[in-house]
Amino acid sequence: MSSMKDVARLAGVSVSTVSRVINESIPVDENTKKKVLDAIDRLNYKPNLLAKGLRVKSGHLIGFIVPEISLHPFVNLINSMEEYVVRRGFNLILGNTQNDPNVEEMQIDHFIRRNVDGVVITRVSDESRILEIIDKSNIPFVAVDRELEMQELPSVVLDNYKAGVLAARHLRELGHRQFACITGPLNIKLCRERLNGFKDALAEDAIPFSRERVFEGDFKFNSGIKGMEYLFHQRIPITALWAQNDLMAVGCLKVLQQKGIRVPEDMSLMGMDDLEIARMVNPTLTTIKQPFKQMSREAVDILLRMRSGQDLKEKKVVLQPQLVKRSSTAPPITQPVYHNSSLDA
Amino acid sequence: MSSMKDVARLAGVSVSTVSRVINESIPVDENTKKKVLDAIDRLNYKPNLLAKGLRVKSGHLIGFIVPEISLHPFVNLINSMEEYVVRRGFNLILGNTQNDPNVEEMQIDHFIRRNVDGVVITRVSDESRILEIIDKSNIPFVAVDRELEMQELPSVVLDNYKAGVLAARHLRELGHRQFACITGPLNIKLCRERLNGFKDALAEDAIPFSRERVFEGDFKFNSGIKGMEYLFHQRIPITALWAQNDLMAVGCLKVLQQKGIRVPEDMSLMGMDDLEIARMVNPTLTTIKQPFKQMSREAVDILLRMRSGQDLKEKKVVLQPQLVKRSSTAPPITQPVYHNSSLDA
DNA sequence: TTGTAAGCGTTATCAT
DNA sequence: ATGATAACGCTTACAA
Repeated sequence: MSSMKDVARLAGVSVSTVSRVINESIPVDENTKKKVLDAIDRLNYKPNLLAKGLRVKSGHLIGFIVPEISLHPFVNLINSMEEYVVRRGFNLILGNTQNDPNVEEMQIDHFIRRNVDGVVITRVSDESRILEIIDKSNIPFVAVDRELEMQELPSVVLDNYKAGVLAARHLRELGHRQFACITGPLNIKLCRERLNGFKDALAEDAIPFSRERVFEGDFKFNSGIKGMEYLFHQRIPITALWAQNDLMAVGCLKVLQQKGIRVPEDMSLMGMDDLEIARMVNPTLTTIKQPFKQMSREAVDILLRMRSGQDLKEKKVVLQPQLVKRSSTAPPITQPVYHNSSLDA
Repeated sequence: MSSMKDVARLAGVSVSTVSRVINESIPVDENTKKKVLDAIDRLNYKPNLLAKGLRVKSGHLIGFIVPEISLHPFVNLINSMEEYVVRRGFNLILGNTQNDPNVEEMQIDHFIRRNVDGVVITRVSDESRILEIIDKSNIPFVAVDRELEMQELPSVVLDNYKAGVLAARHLRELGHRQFACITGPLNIKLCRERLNGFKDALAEDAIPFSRERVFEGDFKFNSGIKGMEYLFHQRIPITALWAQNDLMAVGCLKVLQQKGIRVPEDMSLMGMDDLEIARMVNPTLTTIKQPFKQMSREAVDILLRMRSGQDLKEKKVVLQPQLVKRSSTAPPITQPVYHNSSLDA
């Protein structure tokens, strides 16, 4: 790898001149400029990013902290985040915490030591500790997907309450009166909000919705299965079910199909996220779409705006969910599904 | 952020001493060591990785070039790659090429300028050009998943021929005699190898397998659908079908279910990869598992070994696929499924 | 065992 | 408009 020194020598100028033509920081005589450009070309010179980063205290790097990589919706976020980050001339560096606070701290540490220009973080485990770290480092942080409960860290989140409302209304308008909901972990605020939106929208229509109609899952496929089985055991009449993400909805679907309960004829089913899988299953899944691309764009924008010292218009940007109608929901045409005796066995 | 200088000052020693206790490069007096450690602790000092990387010409970074992020199997590879890379004390930097040779080149360039310690690359688009880049940079490269056709670049790949054999044998042993296969893009070597393995294993048993029993897909869900519809139109009797990845298999499944063809009773269906989705669909998918974790481990190992100047035992490590039996395959119990007239409409 | 100083490849300040 | 030079934060001969 050739360095600026090599270029300077070949062009017969000083390194500062080379630096100037590269960064266009200060006007340079057209003639010498040409010589330099020529030398750069011939040597196929590319500025070293570590040296530059060291000097200007910017690694031209955006860090992204995720609790898991291959899990949805993080894959989607990583994907769009990368796209948008490089479009802005940076690189994305990934930090998987595996839901371990210590790993999380370590990853953030690594980022800082690389002079990252900002980090977008999703799912902070031990809030206070992380916030402390964030505070003493003076690099920009933005929370995405899950906002912090305690603090006014800049964040971009979905209107999760609205998501619940959309789900409930859609089902209600179809004519359903007997609902259930499988949630994510209820210690996560966004899950409670989704549930609240769901409940409130039912209440608008004076539809009763009791505690035993809620199953607390963990956003994974298996808890869709667990939740569905729980609901059967409760012997609660249900014609419409909302799972707070697509993965769990697919879990429900599987149980329903195994029991020979038809979707949507016997039971309407909704998910949330609009993952690719929602279009792959049979029937295709009605769901609530999250605007992942837009979330990434906003997050990166906020970071870069903070970095350049600009004030943020809003510390918290909240994006709107969107109903996507597919074939897993329909008006109720049969009696509600009660307990299926095969389960007692 | 405090620097080594701060630590040195606080501990009353020189920076070199600090460096020594940190890197344990040269023995340091127990007493001064303690003082240094103390100062480090009090200042919460962490070495800057850019400075270090600049000096020792190692960014403590492994680059990973992928053609797409959220697509399988790259998600899986990214996941395990990240895990293994940080375990070895490095960070993973991601480069998404979006299947664009220019972007690919640009990403590699960025990596090099960051003094990456190595890059693992999957799916090289314009071979000759990339190889040139690799050649003149003297950083280690390893190809994963897809090997290069022309060159002896170190690579870790699956025994794809074997995968085809495993699929065919499993189906054959179940008693099937009438097969079809939906492949990935046949300009990709690995797809041809899978197909060859499949064919050869059928030939062992003198089972005829003609050209029209093959549909060339593109590894995406939709081409599973396309492939299945193609096969129906061909009016070829089939009782067993192998799709060269799970995504396409799920596409097939969807068409089959829509047509009321039962899996596995009327048709046995196999995929490949063993993605999570294989366990999520109904029936669960029999598939050929790829050892993603092991691939990542091997790739990173090779990189690190090359970096430290060690010779590689083999330039090419090939890993074994594994049959995973689930519920989408069974002995043929009915007449082969012919053309379904609903399709002509 | 410890310190001094040069150097990694940049950018930025100050002269010229 | 251009060139020396110091500095970014670290490692590593070389001296002491």
